Amino acid sequence: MGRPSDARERLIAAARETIYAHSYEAVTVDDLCAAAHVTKSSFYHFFSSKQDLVLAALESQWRWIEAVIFKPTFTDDLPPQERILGFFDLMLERQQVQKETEGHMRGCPFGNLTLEMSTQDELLRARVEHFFEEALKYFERALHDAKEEGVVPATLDVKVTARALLAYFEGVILLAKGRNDPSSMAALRGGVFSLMQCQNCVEREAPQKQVAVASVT
Amino acid sequence: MGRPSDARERLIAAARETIYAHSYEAVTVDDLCAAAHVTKSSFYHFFSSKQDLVLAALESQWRWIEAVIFKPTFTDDLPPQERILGFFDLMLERQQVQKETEGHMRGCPFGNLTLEMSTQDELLRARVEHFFEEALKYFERALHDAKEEGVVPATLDVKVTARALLAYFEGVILLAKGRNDPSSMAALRGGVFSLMQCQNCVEREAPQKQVAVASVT
DNA sequence: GCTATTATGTACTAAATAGTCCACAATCTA
DNA sequence: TAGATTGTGGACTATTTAGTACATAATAGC
Repeated sequence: MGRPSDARERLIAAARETIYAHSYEAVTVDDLCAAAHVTKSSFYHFFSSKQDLVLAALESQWRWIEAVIFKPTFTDDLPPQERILGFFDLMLERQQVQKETEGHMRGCPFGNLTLEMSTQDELLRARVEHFFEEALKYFERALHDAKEEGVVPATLDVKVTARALLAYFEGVILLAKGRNDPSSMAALRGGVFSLMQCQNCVEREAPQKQVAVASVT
Repeated sequence: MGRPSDARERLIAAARETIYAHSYEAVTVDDLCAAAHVTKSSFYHFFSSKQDLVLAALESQWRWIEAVIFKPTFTDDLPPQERILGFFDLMLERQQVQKETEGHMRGCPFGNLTLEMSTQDELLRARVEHFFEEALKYFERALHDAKEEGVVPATLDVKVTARALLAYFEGVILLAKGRNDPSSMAALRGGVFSLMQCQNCVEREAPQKQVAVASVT
């Protein structure tokens, strides 16, 4: 079936990396081609426009985040409240690595794109919205379990609280990015318990992992 | 002192409006000139670059928001928890008006700029950060009063909780913008009480004001 | 090895963009 | 009303940008 190529995958990887590091509008087609070591003709061979590429990159980004963040964090092995807190801590940790390696914390790729593009591109908006809905499912499941185990009030509205938690995460990351200071997120961990109305949850210490600076995107 | 002009003010107004409606990178110098009915020579007469203009526009934006949102909302006339809830409701109301008049809710101008530009422009980042700090003062004062009045626990950390609340607002608006659905914010009002750990606060109904569609920016 | 299929290099266009230049217009102050 | 001061119109440049055209290169399957 003709000449093989991984240019498509390289372009997707370049889009994820470059747009996450800068922004949608700041990155040009030429930038993406350069980052992927691909010529314009190859770009337009695989994608019809920047939007087209970014839609594919979003799918890729979500699959990656789901595999690396959500699946490991929201595991049935842990008590539900620990899953949610673990998510918070993992986000914080990744932002710290970014700050150390790049000089800037980049925040949440979906949050970034949402605020920049929701009013500009209906397709992108709808696509990102879809991944937020996917993320919510993980929170909803954890809250459902928490309810069954009695660690949160039986009256708690799972769907609403899941959204509240996701909103809180996005907001915490937003403020931290505005300071370029991921460590300022740590003080806000407790808000997770408050939003869950989890009275008995112990305010566990954040894990002080030795961060491996080299090996993370 | 020479020829008078309001081109400077028109440019600032145009920058506020246009960049809020779209994004920093999506708006060109030509766009700003056109929106302000000003030629390029006038633009560069008053400002050295787009960044320069936007820095001035940010000051203007904050002064306006402080006068129109914060000062009226965080008034000593109201119980402290009502001030914070009033802020939430006013934000929601303004987003609804935007949606009805423009077709899109625009979110928070500072939040938008933070996520788009914090990694790209250190001056802008620092400036927006400063206005977030200003906003925090209003929350801190309300929480301080709430503590004195005993509506929140005496152990509550005022500074941390103020940040948590601001983060929550930003996150709620972010998710709503991602749905282009301001009314979806309403269900998340209760999170404000949770974050304040305000046990006795009544879950008051959101005010159903008849929104005057015409007269709001 | 031949051929259909798929990918890439080079060169190109048209439009958009930031920013400059300078003559001149409008107004203030004396 | 003269002259200094300040703002504006409009044309201009150099660069960047998205997107196209087409010949040619590389491979798969036969």
